[in-house]
Amino acid sequence: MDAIDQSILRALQSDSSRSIAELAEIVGASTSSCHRRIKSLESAGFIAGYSAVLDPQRLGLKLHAFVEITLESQSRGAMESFEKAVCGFDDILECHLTTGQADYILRLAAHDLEQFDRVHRECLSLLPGVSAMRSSFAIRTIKQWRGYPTG
Amino acid sequence: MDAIDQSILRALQSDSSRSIAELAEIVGASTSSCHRRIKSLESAGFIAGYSAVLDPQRLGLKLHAFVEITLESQSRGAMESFEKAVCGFDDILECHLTTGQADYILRLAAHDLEQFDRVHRECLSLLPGVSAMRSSFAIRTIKQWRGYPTG
DNA sequence: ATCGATTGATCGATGGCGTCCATAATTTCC
DNA sequence: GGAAATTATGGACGCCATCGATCAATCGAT
Repeated sequence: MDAIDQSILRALQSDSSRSIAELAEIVGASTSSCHRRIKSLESAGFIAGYSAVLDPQRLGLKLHAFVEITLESQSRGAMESFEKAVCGFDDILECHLTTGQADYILRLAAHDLEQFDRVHRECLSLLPGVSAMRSSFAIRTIKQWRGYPTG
Repeated sequence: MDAIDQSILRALQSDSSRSIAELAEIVGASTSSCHRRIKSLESAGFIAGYSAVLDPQRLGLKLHAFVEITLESQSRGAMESFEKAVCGFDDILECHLTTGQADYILRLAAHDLEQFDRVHRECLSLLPGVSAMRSSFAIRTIKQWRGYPTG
């Protein structure tokens, strides 16, 4: 994991459709060296995979929401059934068990308020064992997630 | 945007390294049709790009944090200088202006508590105009973000 | 029935990917 | 310090996937 590897990771995070030749020029290495480094970064597990980045706006997902959820009970059973239910809903993009006020933080995407209301009724309100729920909508994205810092 | 396009988007979100032939088989279309559809999804803006998915654990980023921030003033100037400062820090992965209790929600990644403390001192505490800050750490990820729902 | 759009098959050309080998650099051991 | 061993590097080449184009067939709507 030297500077060139980090540079490769950074470049691949921002655009993985580049050819190895382009990449090699960017990071300042030969194509074969670059190729080998990529393969070893893959097999070492630094690169988990490759993915297309979709535009949520273009998909009509104009509403992003964060929901903090507190459970009535932190018993193992309550948590497990809550988590299982969460995983079953496609509209819940993300879910983390957290420290702090709430127990869980969810992240949702929806087309509009109307659909969010539907998600709320058909999904959030069906989650078991919830005692409190606090939603925040994203009004504007200041900084978009575009990969992890590489060091 | 029919069922096949949605299927292509889903497949490309989960793994964009597949060949067109593989993809065509998955979605049940011919290679040429699949190729055409991908190109048109790209030029229509549904696909914003392609990216390597890194493993944060493997990069040593074992700590994920959500930070809610309330500003002292919601004046235009205060918000602009806050947002500008946020964009300058690599450790802040994401930042959204939100409705609800707080004004902003940030998302951070760090190697460990020690580094988070450093980020806290050298980054969070330098953000201008902050009146309150509430951090939550992700203890465990229940559901990992792996792309948007397509339909 | 007709027109337009989409499909699937095929082909050719380009260019990227992966492998090879010889060389250079680094480490290891005496 | 020097030689051997191991590893990393860079250039070259063959194979294959991608890409754009073409064309007949099919589907769908008016």
